[in-house]
Amino acid sequence: MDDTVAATCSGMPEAEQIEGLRRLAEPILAWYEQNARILPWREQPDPYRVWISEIMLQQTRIEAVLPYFYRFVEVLPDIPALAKAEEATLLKLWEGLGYYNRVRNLQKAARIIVERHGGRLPSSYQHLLKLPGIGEYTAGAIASIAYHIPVPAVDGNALRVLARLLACRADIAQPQARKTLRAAAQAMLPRERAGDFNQAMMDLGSLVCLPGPAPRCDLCPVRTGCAAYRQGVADKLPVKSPQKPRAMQQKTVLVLASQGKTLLRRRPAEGLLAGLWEFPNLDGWLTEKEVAALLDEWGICPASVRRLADARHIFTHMEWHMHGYLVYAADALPVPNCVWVDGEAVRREYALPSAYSAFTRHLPRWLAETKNNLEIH
DNA sequence: AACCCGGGGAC
DNA sequence: GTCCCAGGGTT
Repeated sequence: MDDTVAATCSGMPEAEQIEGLRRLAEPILAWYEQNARILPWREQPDPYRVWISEIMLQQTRIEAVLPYFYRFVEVLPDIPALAKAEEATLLKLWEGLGYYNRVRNLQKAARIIVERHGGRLPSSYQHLLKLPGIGEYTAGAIASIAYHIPVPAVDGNALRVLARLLACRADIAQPQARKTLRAAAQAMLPRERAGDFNQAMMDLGSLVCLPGPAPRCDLCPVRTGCAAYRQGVADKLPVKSPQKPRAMQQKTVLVLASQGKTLLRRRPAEGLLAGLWEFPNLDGWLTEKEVAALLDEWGICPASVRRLADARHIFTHMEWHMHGYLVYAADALPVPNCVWVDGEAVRREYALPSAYSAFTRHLPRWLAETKNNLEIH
C-alpha cells in the first residue's frame, strides 16, 4: 500500500486514482458553496482586482492583505493608473506587506500590458505566465477565477490538501512532487467551474485541512475519499523539509531629531528591503562613545544622545538585534546619502520597513520635543 | 536545486 | 520558541 502511494507521488497518478479524485470535486464544490469566505475580490472578480489580490496574497495571509487591497484599488483603480504611478507611491501602498519586488513587478507588468496588450490583462494562461511577478500558481488563479479557463491553481493550501488526498509521502518542496500534485489537480478540475474549484481547494486547506498536527478531518467533506485519513496519517502529512536556522545580526540604529525632522537614508536598489527608507544604521553594537565619534565625523554636534530600548526584528532568514540611540541636534545639517524629513512627510510619503517599527512608533513624540526645544531657544 | 526576498498570526 | 502563509525570480 505504502509503495503504491509513494509511487503515486514520484510519477503521474494512475487512471484509477484519477477517477477516484474526480469524484471528490463535486462534494468539494458543494462544501465551498456553503463555506466560501466573502472577500472583496470574490464579490467583484474583474481581472484587475483578481490580479492585484493574487500578487498581494503571495506568501501573505488574507487578513493581512485586506486593508492593503482596499487602499490599493482605491488609489490605483485600473491598469493605466498602476502603469503611471510613482515608485514612491507604490512602495508606500505596499509599506509593511513585505516582498517589495512584488509591487515593482506589478508595475512592470502593467506597463507591458499597456504597451503590448492594449491595456487589458491577457486572458490566456501562457500569456499571463510571461508577465513579471506571475508564476504558475498566479497565472492559473487569474485564468481560472477571472476568465473561467480550466487550469489548476495550486497554492500552499491546495498542495497540502492534495498531498493528503493522495497520501503523498514525498517532500512537497521537491519540484517532482509538486508536478505530480499539480497533475492531480488538473485531473480533478471540473472544466466548467475551474475558478470555484481552485478557490474551494484553497479555502478547504485554510479552514479545514489545516497544516501540521491540527487537520479538522471531522469537518471535511471528502475525508472518506482521503487516503491520508483512511491510513490515519493526515496529521503526519505533508512531509516538510527542515528549515535552515536564521543568522543573527547586530545593528546600531541612529534616530536623529532636529527641528521637527528626522534623518533618513534610502536602501540600495537591490537586495533586502530594496529601495525602502530607513534610519541611518551600522553593523555591530556601537558604544555611546563610538556614536559620538561618528556624529562628529558627520559634522553633527548633538545636544543630547540617549540610549533607546533594544529592538528586535525577525525575518525569515535572519534576525536583527538593534541597539538604538536618539540624537537631538540643534541644526539639521546635511549628511551624505541622507535626507532630513519632516515627521508628517515620513508618515505620508516615505516607505519604511516594519523592522524599524519600534522606532517609528515613537518618532512623532521625539520630533515634537525637538520643536519644543527650538521654541525654548 | 538552492537561495533570496517580509511580515505577522496562530500555536 | 515554531510553523507557514492564494509564490516568484535568480543563479
